[in-house]
Amino acid sequence: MNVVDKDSPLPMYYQIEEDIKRRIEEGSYETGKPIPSERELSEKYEVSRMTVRQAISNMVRDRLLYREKGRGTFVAEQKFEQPLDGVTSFSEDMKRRGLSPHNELLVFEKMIPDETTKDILALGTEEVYYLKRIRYADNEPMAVEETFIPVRLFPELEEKVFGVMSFYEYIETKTDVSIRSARQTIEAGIAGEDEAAPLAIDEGAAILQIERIGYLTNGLPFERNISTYRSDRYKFISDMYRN
Amino acid sequence: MNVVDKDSPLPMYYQIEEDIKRRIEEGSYETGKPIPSERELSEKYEVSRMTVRQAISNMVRDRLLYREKGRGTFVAEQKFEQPLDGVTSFSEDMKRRGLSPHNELLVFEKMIPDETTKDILALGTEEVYYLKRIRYADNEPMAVEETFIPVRLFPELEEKVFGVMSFYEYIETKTDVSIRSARQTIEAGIAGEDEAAPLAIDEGAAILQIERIGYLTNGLPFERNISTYRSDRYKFISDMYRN
DNA sequence: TAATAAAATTGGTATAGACAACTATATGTC
DNA sequence: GACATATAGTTGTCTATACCAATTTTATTA
Repeated sequence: MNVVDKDSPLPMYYQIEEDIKRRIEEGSYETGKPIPSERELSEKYEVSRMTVRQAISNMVRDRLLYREKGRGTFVAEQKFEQPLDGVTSFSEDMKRRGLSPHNELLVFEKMIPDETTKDILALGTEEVYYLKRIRYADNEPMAVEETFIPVRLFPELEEKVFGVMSFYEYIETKTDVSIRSARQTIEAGIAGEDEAAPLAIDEGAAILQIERIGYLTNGLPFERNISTYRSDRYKFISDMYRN
Repeated sequence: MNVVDKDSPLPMYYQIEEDIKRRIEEGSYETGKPIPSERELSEKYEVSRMTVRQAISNMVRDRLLYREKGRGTFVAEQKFEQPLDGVTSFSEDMKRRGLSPHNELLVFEKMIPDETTKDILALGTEEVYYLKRIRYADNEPMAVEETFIPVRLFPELEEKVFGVMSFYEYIETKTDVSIRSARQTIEAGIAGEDEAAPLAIDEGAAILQIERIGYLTNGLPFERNISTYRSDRYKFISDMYRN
């Protein structure tokens, strides 16, 4: 079995993960049934049992496998083809739904934030970037979005970034910080004049209002995002797991 | 340092986790700052470095710590006192918000499901329990809820269960299956006659409609739940993490 | 003083082995 | 046939060691 290459720069446990995933996909490891025991796998891949365990542990963490002491390790049902359980930007969300996102940037400026935003982002007297955008999917207006971002965290941020890439993509590729989590609050509302016009819906129609506060790995909040979606075109979908 | 007991039935890595958590809580390990290195900890607890690594790996998985190669292991900001990132029943959700839930059971019967429910729950010609309930929090109506549960999965289910405990609690204590995950779809709507009356709101008011499909560990769907919340009293809040 | 090189420190990967706890199967006994 | 018992197989826990890769700190050099 030459599936793992000891001289590869990729760690062996990673190569083993990929091989097990492949076998699950092609059906040689069936859902609900046990995969070979750790000892068998360590012989097959010619690595120590602990290395096999590391591969399996990662896959258990990702819920592809589950272990039962004394019985074996089993393939979990692959329920969610595309996982919908993470923090995503509007652009990423739309792409995942098979739609093409684009923006109309109404406002981009530095400003002193209001009290609420100041509290949420844990700011003193600092400035924030303020963006107001209309979000489109396949050229149909989908949401109106306001975003507040502390200037201190991204002093180099420029308007043109928001044309060419997702803000989240910018953070993860152009800066040395990374996104950890977000808290989202979702409520229903009725469209007033301010919402109806940009979304091309009637006043009195149902709208979905989502406030997201995003946090970096170091725990600092990096954005407050308030989005208003038209409810005839958008449903919020998410996968959750029992703790 | 006698914090870990080698003769305890609790594994040592678990005892070490608890000790590190305690130190984080009491402040001797500060958020954003590094904890002692793995080698130092292995000397301190008098265990091998791999055992310390297992403790730390679990805490990294649970997002209490994060590692940076060459720099150290750091205490993550404790953003979310009470995690809001799991699948919860209405009762659990309300208790977490500090409210007292109770039910008014309008309908409890066995029936042949409609086509949509049949597809979602992957049923043949089987029956489902059908429940319709008004959900109260602190004696105020909060939501109208319909639930479909395959009879085959819980043949012993009785009406009185829904008075005394959460359905999820029933599953986890009285049966040998366990809950794994759920997919939730959230949208905004306008209250019609059917919703306005039981929720004591006006027709035309905003409502939040949540459909939840719950899955067991073995991958089988065990419930379809359609809830209509009054939007003046209820916001859906959830924590999510970046994948 | 500033740039560079070397050393020390840290987490990342991997080995080989040991015993414990648990499950399923085969075996023997009544 | 029913029931206890041994046995083999599985994951769970832990050790002691080794080397690698990334980063920080210290020492050296220009």
